[in-house]
Amino acid sequence: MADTKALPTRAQDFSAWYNELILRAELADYSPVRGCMVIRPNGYAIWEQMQAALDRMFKETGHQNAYFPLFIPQSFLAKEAEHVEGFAPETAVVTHGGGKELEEPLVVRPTSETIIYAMFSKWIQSYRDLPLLINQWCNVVRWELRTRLFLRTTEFLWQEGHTAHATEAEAEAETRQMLGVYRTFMEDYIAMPVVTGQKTDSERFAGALRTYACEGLMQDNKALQAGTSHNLGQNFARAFDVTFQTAEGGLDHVWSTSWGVSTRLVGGLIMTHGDDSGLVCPPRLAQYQVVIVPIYRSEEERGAVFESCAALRKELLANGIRTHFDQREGMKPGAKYYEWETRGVPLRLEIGPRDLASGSAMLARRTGGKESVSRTGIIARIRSDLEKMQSALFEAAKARREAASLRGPKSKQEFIDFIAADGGFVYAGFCGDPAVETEIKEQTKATIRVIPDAEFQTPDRPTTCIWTGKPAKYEVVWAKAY
RNA sequence: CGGGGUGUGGCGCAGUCCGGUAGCGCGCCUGCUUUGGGAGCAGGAGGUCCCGGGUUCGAAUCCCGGCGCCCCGACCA
Repeated sequence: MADTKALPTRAQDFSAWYNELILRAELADYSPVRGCMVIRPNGYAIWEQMQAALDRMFKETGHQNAYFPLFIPQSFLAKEAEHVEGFAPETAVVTHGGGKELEEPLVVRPTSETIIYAMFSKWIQSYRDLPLLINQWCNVVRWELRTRLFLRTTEFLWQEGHTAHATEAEAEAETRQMLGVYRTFMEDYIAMPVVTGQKTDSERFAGALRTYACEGLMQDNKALQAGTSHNLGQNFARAFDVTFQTAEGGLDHVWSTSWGVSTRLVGGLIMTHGDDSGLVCPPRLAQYQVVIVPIYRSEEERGAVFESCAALRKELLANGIRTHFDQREGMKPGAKYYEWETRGVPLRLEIGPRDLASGSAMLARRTGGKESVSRTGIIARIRSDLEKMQSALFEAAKARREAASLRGPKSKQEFIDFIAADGGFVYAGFCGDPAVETEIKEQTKATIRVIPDAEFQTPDRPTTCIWTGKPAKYEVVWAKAY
């Protein structure tokens, strides 16, 4: 553990707080390779929990997992014009293999559309082969100029779904469905409220018809794009010649989609719930939901306490509660409390001689509060506390986001002032002119996060553009973003 | 790529101005005493001072040239 005892506070320096928290909680570490990170067991465990939940949701919606190669022939990337323009500058390219220069350089995948559609063109012949619903869990590489642990690393882990459909309507429905799956996951598991909606052209995925996204608001009031879902239209199908015979006997290009979330979500979890003591992990994604800390003086006490703790751990595990019994000796209970708090464990049970005598345990919540609870019925109590904490974290995050949202600024100046004062989301009318979008970004550093979906729109829709005063094409959400 | 900072035991740093052969805190190991909110004492292990040149009797320290990393911006999940 680090020598200094207190973490920098969020108010002092959010960025330093974030980096230091990750190192102290041993979620990740800097690697010998610039821009890359090592995900340590405590951080990887969170990712594994995320994967398990998402994977189940993907399968419930009919998708199958597959795996495509890390290397993509460089020429593949060039087949879709917008795509190559968007990704070529940030690819890593392998030029040598086995000591010889390769005839054609291989790109380390920044995303797998190209190689996947090359394969889809072989697999799809008929409308009977559709829809084709594929997902893969893998790593990708994007040569980013500036990196941050979990939020933007040169190599990152993610899942990318790729589907092919017979009609435009089906592709659009799939794109929307997966955006919804992401939203459900972010709300129900990460306890991170998000605003969903469509991206403007400037933030649309390279090669997509339309891009939809989930946008979270972090504690420093900066937005985090947490997941995207793209309707690719027939763009990639045309580039890779993915055609199928229709029921009527004609030939058509498939309509496809792609969607992804990454290890960035771990960063979103940290910045949504972490406090000045360290990580606060939502119970449903915690590696350990409960940690048991034994307290004793003599050898006799130690024996009895350990026996009791071990039995309790077994009981909790048997009831599906992820539990760790901290058996380390020579470390005082207080030191263990601080450590598990830094790591974000939701509940802590302290068991000592007094508790054995009274048939109880001290139950401490990561979000505050500590009391003695009877061993009888402790399972139900813990289950209930975990559920309450899960929903309380979501409600608190949602309240924080709403408090940091400004709907319908009365003037351009109010908009500017709000963003400059570290405001959060601003809902305002926009004329739709890309040049205005660019100008606002240059002057305020805020960007359009999304054109919000109906449920997020302001009931009293703005009619004029906040910047130009011209008629508003639609309401958009502005914020500074990661 | 621009601006700023920084490279010295595992980690955090002092020492650099003014050259004399490396020190502090934490961590680690051993032992004893401890254990209900970050334990104490005693003993101990561990360093090519980022790299390469140069000056000098002598360089962590001065000179020249590289490199790494972090932070802030432009690009992005």
